[in-house]
Amino acid sequence: MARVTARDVARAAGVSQATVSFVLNERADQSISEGTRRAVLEAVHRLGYVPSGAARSLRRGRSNVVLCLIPDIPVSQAMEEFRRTLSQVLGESGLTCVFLHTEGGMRLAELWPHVHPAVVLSFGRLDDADAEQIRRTGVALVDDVLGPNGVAAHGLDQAQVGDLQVRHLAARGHTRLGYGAVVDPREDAIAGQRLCGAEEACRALGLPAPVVVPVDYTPESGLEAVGRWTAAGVTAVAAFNDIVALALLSGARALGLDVPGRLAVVGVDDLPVAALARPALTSVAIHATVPATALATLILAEAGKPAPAGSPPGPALRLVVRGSS
Amino acid sequence: MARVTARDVARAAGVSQATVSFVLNERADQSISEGTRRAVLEAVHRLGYVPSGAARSLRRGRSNVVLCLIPDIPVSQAMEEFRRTLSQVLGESGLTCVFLHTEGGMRLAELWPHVHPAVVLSFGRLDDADAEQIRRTGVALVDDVLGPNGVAAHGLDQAQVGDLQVRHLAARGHTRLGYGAVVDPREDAIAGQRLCGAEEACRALGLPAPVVVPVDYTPESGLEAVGRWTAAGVTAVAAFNDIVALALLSGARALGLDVPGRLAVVGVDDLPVAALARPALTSVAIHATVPATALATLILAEAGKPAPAGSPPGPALRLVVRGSS
DNA sequence: CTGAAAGCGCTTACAG
DNA sequence: CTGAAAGCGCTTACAG
Repeated sequence: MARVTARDVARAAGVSQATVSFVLNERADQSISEGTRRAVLEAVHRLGYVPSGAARSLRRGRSNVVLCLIPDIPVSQAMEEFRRTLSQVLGESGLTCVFLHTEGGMRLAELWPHVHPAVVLSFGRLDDADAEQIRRTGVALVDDVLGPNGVAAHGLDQAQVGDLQVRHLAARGHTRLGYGAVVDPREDAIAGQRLCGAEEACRALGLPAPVVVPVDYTPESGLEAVGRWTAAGVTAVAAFNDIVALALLSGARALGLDVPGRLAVVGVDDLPVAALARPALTSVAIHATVPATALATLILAEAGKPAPAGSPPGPALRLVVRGSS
Repeated sequence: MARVTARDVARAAGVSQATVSFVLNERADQSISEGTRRAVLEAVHRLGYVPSGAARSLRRGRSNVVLCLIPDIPVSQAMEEFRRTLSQVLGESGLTCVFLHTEGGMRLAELWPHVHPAVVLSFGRLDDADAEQIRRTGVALVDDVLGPNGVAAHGLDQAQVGDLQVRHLAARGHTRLGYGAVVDPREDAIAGQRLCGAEEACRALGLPAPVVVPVDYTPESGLEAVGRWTAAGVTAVAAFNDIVALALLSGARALGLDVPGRLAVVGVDDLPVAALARPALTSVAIHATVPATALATLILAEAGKPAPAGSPPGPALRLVVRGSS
């Protein structure tokens, strides 16, 4: 069966193809009578007409696709929530959010001109050359979404995570703090910011800088880290995330060190397992819908679309206090 | 700056536009001299020419996009690995793998004709009406990728997961088994298959059917489930995934029940936290690259492309035995 | 191999 | 409002 085109709709509605286009694009500069409008929409519905994205993109020189470039970053519930919210908010404004995994030798320069995206959204940091090339063709680019620069605009400063952890521990009376950093280099973009936030908070509170120890997700690593902190007189640790925190709990258990009596621990992400640990893990929960909505609003502005009617987002972070601190 | 087109390349290389197209599409039915071929490729490179996806799609009536429809399923490392592998293998064969989140009122009927995909890949189960409509236009459709039907073709039968768990516990001498099912309805597609595999394995081994108890990710739920199993004489439990398993460990701990002495537990996913639990959790690790590569091969066949040169994938599942069983 | 041309389905000036 | 037409950039018969 042949594809239904605007021509077919025009014929069925007894109008010209131009009128169909005007109605479908809701062009304010054309005066279309209500009757005509309804006839067109009725024909569209009856025939099951869907405009060809390819033809429209070709003609306009630009699609309604938001091309989201995802580097090799670890999965997380927060990131997934971020993507879904972004998809939904942009989708409601007529932009199709498309995710592309960019590792594995994909050449960016060969990709984006092929797609004619309305906006390119890079979760990682783009090559300067790539970024320059994209901008030069007038395609809106939001670079380094997860990085420290675009941060304020997106409603979630990862530094706030570290800040929140440190202030919580300080409020509990701890003065000598540790920071459980992560080894995985794929986390670097976010990890650096969280640590900065923790260090800055210590400074602001007049505490010595936290003793930073890298931890991977093994019991041995947790054990070693806890040993180093106790030797340094550290009584409380902010961990990069819940898994690091759980490795620390494992280490403390192996050393027979009471948590939170001898060592308090606070994680990030509030994973389901946080509540299952012993002691249950205090954690910073991230509501990714907040920065995602903020970012979507920014993108809509870049694309020249009206802002979404979204409800006002609440706070992006929430401290969930449990037994480990 | 205006876009570089095939016309520009033709002029620069001193050939016709048709020749440019022939060279770029490597058409075997045209005899192109090596010199001409090189001249064209050189001009392409020099001008930074990238074919317009929109124009090509419009002309061909079909793009090189594989439209992957993702319903609201929980994140997991395995699923992420699945997506990345799929993207990479298909990408190497010239298909662009694009992921779309389909919850939130997105109307599928309005989407796919817009995109002109080469293949539609639905991770969830499609409406019969939608599926029929897609197939009718001749667009290749792989439906219900995560479901039980397409399974064999994709190299990973989720039932094997349950089977592996049960056989491991039986080999440890357990005869009265429990199954820790999950409450989250978003897991239903996969959960049903794993449970079936466990039940089938029990049958094959001549054991009574496992006592199925639903568990959510809370300590209370784990506690209650363990209580019910001990009352029923169950000595070993296969859990839907590691989080359920950790909830069970938490319940056993609360009841003072020795693991694995009084209750053996085996999870699925081999999350990093599995090794951090106490006792460390036995788990089934899933290598999603295996089914992803199989699926990619299937898609390439549907799209009429040659199979990838990929290395032969190993086994999709591996049992990681730790202290909990 | 070349060159000229059609046509994919749309949007958009343009003359009426 | 309508109708006829151009043109986005490509692929593909077609005649040479």
